[in-house]
Amino acid sequence: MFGHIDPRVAEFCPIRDVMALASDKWSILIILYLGYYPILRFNQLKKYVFGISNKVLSERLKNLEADGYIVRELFPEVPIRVEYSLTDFGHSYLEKLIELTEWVNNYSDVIIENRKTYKKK
Amino acid sequence: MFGHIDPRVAEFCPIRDVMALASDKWSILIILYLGYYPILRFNQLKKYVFGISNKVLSERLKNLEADGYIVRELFPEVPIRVEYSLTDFGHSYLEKLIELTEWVNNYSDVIIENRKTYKKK
DNA sequence: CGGCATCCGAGTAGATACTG
DNA sequence: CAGTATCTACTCGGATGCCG
Repeated sequence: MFGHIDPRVAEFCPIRDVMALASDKWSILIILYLGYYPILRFNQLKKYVFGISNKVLSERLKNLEADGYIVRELFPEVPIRVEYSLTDFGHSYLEKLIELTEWVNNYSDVIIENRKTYKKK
Repeated sequence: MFGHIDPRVAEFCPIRDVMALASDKWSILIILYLGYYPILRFNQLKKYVFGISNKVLSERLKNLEADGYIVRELFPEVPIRVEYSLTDFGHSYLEKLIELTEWVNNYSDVIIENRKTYKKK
């Protein structure tokens, strides 16, 4: 219909639930980093995803793994090594995220300017 | 670079801030509904965006207006009438959101299935 | 190294009542 | 009708310490 999705559909399908994770700010950054660096370990991710805590990072990783965006591979060495990477499914989502962030990158100046103008009123 | 955006950019630009609003679950639904029904009043939005409270709805509307996604037009009739609609900028973002939700719609079954499989482990 | 358990504080959402 | 005000409840994030 006019190229518009009917948002009413959203109420009757798990889209909200799925989007809640998929559009989470930390999850987005994790996926973007795994798109850029194909394989990352826990502490590497923690360094790149600046400001994230252990707790939140491990929570998000677990959820992203549960939903099938990423895989977790454990190497039982000493010290232990764990590698995270995107699944094919995750790559598919990554493409969408990249488009979204490119849009935001292109327009963030506009938004900042809008906010200033709005405050003046 | 391989068609991948460098997520490190995200740390030095307001992308996180912008995304926080733009990717908020309620904001997404508001924008999608305004894409589907070009003009909506406060209580219409409240009905469509099922489950949202007065407080959160008015907060999101104010923020979306401040960032330039929507416009608020007040008609000083009795009873008062207020109409919300997308700006050109909002329509531009709507396109991205539609792509994203279509992706989610197409793959939500996969995700649900992934979750089930994950739990069994 | 890669987490998990615990605790705590802040912010956020929801319900309700009220007003121009 | 379109919000605001208020209060409560609760989730969520951050910090810390510990353990395999």
